[in-house]
Amino acid sequence: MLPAVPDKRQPARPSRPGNGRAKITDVAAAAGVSPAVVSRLLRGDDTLRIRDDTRERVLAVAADLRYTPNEVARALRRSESGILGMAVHDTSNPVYSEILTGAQAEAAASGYALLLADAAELARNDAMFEQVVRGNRIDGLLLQRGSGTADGIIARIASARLPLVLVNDRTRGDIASVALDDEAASHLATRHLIDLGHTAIGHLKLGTPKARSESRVRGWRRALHGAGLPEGPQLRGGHTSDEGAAALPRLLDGPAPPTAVVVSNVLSAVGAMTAARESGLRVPGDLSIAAVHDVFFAAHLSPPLTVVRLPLRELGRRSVAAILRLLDGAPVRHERIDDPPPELLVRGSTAPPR
Amino acid sequence: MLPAVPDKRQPARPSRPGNGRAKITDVAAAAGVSPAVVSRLLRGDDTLRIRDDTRERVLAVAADLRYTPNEVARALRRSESGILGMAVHDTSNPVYSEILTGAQAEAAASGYALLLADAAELARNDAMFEQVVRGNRIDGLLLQRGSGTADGIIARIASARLPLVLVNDRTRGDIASVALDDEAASHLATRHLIDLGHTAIGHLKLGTPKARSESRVRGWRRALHGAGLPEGPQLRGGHTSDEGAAALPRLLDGPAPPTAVVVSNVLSAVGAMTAARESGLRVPGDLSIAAVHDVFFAAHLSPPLTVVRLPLRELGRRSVAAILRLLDGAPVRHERIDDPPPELLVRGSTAPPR
DNA sequence: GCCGTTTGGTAAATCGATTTATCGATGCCG
DNA sequence: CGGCATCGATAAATCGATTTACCAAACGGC
Repeated sequence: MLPAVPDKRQPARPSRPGNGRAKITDVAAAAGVSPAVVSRLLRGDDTLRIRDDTRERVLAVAADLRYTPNEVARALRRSESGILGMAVHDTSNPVYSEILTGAQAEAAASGYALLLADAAELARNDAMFEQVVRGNRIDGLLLQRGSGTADGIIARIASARLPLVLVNDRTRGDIASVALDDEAASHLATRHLIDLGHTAIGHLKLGTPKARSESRVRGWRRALHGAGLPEGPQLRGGHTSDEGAAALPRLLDGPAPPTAVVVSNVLSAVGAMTAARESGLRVPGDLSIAAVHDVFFAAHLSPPLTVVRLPLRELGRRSVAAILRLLDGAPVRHERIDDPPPELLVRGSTAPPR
Repeated sequence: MLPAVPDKRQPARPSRPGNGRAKITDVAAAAGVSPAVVSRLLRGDDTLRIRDDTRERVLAVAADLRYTPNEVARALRRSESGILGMAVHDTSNPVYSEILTGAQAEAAASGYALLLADAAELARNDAMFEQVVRGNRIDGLLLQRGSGTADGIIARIASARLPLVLVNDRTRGDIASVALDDEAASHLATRHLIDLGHTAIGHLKLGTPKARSESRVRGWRRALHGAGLPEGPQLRGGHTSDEGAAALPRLLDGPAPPTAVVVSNVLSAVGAMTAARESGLRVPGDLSIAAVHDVFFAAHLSPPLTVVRLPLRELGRRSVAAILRLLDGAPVRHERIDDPPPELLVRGSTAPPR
């Protein structure tokens, strides 16, 4: 019989030929240097003084062993994970997934990865909040709440001292934000309807009935005032097709029904258009509809939808850029994107009133 | 002058009242126990024997200090990050973002987070590949390549020994996969056109011209053969509206142009529909179009698009479930989702031939 | 030939949690 | 009262990389 084995653990084979993953100590051992040299060389530490032949030898061994640093160990040591959190209100909404696509692209270009979270889930699920926000997994968070998640989440994240950028949301002055020029977009859409000759122009907005300060409401109101027109009815139209469909009839229900509507979100505009048709109105014959945000299918709807295009991908990109600056110690800023300015795309859903 | 300070580091205040984040040693010290107790208690180690008053005290201190474990340290020690990678071909494509939404929901429900990557970028960018696939950041990867990314990436990931699930892609028998019943869907759409009386039915497929084995091609062909009809023309229609628009004219260009087309992807169907109209054909008068995959706006197009709905979110959910099983040591499987079976939604883009 | 500097590295602490082996103090049994 | 369990913990190794402080050897200047 064998004598009692004092140590049941595997005897730790010194080098594994491709079996497990090579560690920095494996590289160091194989190259005959200390791990410090390997780390400092591979990270480009410019205070490292090293002979050329040693350098080549270490690099060759690292390549040979297909050494890739363990990012988790790096993250622990450096207190920096190289991961950014992105909390989105509704990933399946094409408007928001467009933002996500831009953010993903910019993050990848900067060597960061994106950890995806659902904004509502983050607000609701405490275990998830702890893990994502307070678990040191991410270096910063992009929060795109839509208008679907209560304000409290912002304070909770802020109090966890996690660098935070609000995406198209300027709820709090002390938190960095990147936003589109929604007001200009809404103004442009409204102005278009005014130019067509409409005088009774309603608005389907995103937020709650009392949210009078929404930027898109402001743009609409400013255009009306500028033309000396009265404010038409305004109502919540939400973010989705169904919400838009439900809201439109109520908007037209009043004593002086509008002949044109500005809709804050292209998805609810789709619903509104369908609802109009179902209640016997023709678009644009009886009702003109103009929406904020272009999505690829808007041009293929029946009728094609007149929209104002805003640079959604750019919003994603700039949001990532903003949080990276924040991580570099830059001060909190509020950024508005007006480089590709809002662009009116006149299609078939708007026409002069009869 | 002050004497030379031997140590420039902060003297490491033993407990920080809410300043930095509390560590497990802070909790242990404050509760008068060792870190081991805190860890084992909080993780529910059932071999831990602890007095009730000690338990209460530790829990109280942990709550008081708002202790949240550092997930990075946990991940390093346990060699498990609690993060799943999700590589998607095109996040802004609503079909794929629907899968993503389902995956995100299931991951969150299982206590996992999702790390997002672009499939093409992963294949192209070596630094990103190393970091994401070989950096121990993720416990497994869901790969949804669409047909836009070469096969090589699968082998590369597999050889990194990262648990992998292919999403709607059965390219390799030795890699786990979860797929929709695309063939049945395509068959259903084709059958619908046959039932309407069409006898010349073309097909716009996803992949390359030579990809004759695609499941949707098979469904289309099987339906035609079953009805004793000849195979109409088939051509690549891609994943996007533009690709579909470019392909349609060429499909109709032959000697016996089809009176109906099955399109493998709803987005290219939108493009095809627009292209048809632009070349003077009426849909469905002159050309019927049926597509695979439902997206919310299909019903609002002009004309509303006839589609076969497949459970895309469920695909995302089941893919996550599949990789979690793999992590639990379950064997590689190929799963087909046919629980909510493919459903034909007849709308306005299909009609009997003239 | 002595001392200071540069070269080319290394040793060791550290990040924060997990986990296994161990251990002192009681309790219990006969 | 002696010996053995059981209770209620703890010490210390470990995960893999980074980084600071330090150091031996070679070199250079006078």
